Amino acid sequence: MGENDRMTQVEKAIIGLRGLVMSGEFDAGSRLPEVALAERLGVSRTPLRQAMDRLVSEGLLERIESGGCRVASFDLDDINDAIELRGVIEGTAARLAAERGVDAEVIADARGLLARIDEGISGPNSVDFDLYVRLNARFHDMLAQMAGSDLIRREVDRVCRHPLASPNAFLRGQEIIPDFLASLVRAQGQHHAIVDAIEAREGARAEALAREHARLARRNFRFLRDADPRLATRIPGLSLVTAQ
Amino acid sequence: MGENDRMTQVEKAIIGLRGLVMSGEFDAGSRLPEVALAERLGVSRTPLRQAMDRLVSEGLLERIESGGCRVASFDLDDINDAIELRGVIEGTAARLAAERGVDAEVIADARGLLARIDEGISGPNSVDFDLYVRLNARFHDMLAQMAGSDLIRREVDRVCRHPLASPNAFLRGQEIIPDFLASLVRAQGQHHAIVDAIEAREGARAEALAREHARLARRNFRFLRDADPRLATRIPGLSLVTAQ
DNA sequence: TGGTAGCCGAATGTATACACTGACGCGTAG
DNA sequence: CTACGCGTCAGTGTATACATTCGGCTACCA
Repeated sequence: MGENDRMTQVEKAIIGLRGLVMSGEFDAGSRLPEVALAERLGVSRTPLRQAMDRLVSEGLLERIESGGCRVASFDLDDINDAIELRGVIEGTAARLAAERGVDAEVIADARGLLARIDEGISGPNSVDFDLYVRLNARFHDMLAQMAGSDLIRREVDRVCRHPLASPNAFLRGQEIIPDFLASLVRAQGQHHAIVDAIEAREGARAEALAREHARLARRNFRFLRDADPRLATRIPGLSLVTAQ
Repeated sequence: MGENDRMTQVEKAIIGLRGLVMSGEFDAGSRLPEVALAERLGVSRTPLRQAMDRLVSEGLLERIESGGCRVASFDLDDINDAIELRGVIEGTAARLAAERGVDAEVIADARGLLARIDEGISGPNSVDFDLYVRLNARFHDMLAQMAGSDLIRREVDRVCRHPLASPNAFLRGQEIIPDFLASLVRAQGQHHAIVDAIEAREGARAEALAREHARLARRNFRFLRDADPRLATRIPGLSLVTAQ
């Protein structure tokens, strides 16, 4: 990986540790040993501890009073709250974008992006899943910026990074769900509606739509959870979910 | 300071650095020298850098691409956005509390707290300002917990810690405003209404009230800004505000 | 005289060494 | 046999030492 050279040790530790925790390498609630982890990630303890601070603020780890960190565990309520929060924050971004207005060019960009998603999911019968995931993430990024506020953009990014509430969380693996394509179509319909509302300066509608849009994540999660227990070890983050 | 013994070096650095920055010791946009700061705060560079990470995530500092941190600067839009965000988050806490319901005991506690505030501001003619500030903070803490979600509570705490959007930000110094007491009375009226709405399970109303309640901070800030430029050096955080 | 290249210094990012606290185990006494 | 106390040690929190990079200054050339 050539771009590893430009990656600082802290980023390396953040990405590596996040990947390890999400993959279920450590049981939920287990304490993370710093020295062993540092060696495993190929960094020293200093950047590793910075990475741990970061993951604590993301909610993926919890600090232990007596020292150190443990892997967080989530129940259904936690996930629903995180999804609710994302809906609220993205809803605010959409509302502010509508109220404050955005350049026609930005609207056009968003429409272009949505057109590409339309193509992707209305193909013959095989959906380019990775493409959808990538474009979906980009759409939510665009939404974050449309309010024209750095603070709002940062906050949207934050809640979208939440391991169990990101727009693409639990999207991989959905292939097994029968009407999974219908779910994508529905989500995409909401994307269009949100952009419409922003363009029409309908703040309340944009906010409500974005909130409801986040709710799809609940369905996705429940489907996946009920589908097959064996998936828990294959879907990133699913191993951190406790049985209510 | 007896409890300084139990305070970790990182907390010491966080509190000290936050105080230094808020006091206007450093100009907005100026780079923070680590070695000098560490010596001044009586800690080593390691906990100081952790504190800087924390203040970056709080928005008080900004990371510089080439390395190090600088003091953030805020214009009116930044402050309005931060206040808006707090209103949205606190509004969500209020709405969820109403929708999910809270124990009668908690409602009673909140009422008791509000009664103490009522006493404080309806006294003869002198208002116990520090008392109001403290009880106001406690009320917002209680609100954060009422949703019954750790995630929501943490997020409310986060946005309330934002230097320029906290419920008590720019409250000190308001004594000079003629109808400042009227402003407190109005805020207190909203406190009561929020609790009423939560008790009555009126989620939408609770949310709207909490949002509007945050808007009072805008007025407070504008009053203070227009009042007397000399105050800038005495009100914590005001020195970080640029002239639009 | 202005601009550029190269070097030097300072300050950050990282690694490592040290200190101290909390936990586990072993031994002894009741 | 159990319970309490002490000692050891693993592991975190903190300090310091090292390396690397960025910025600034000077000197030289056009």
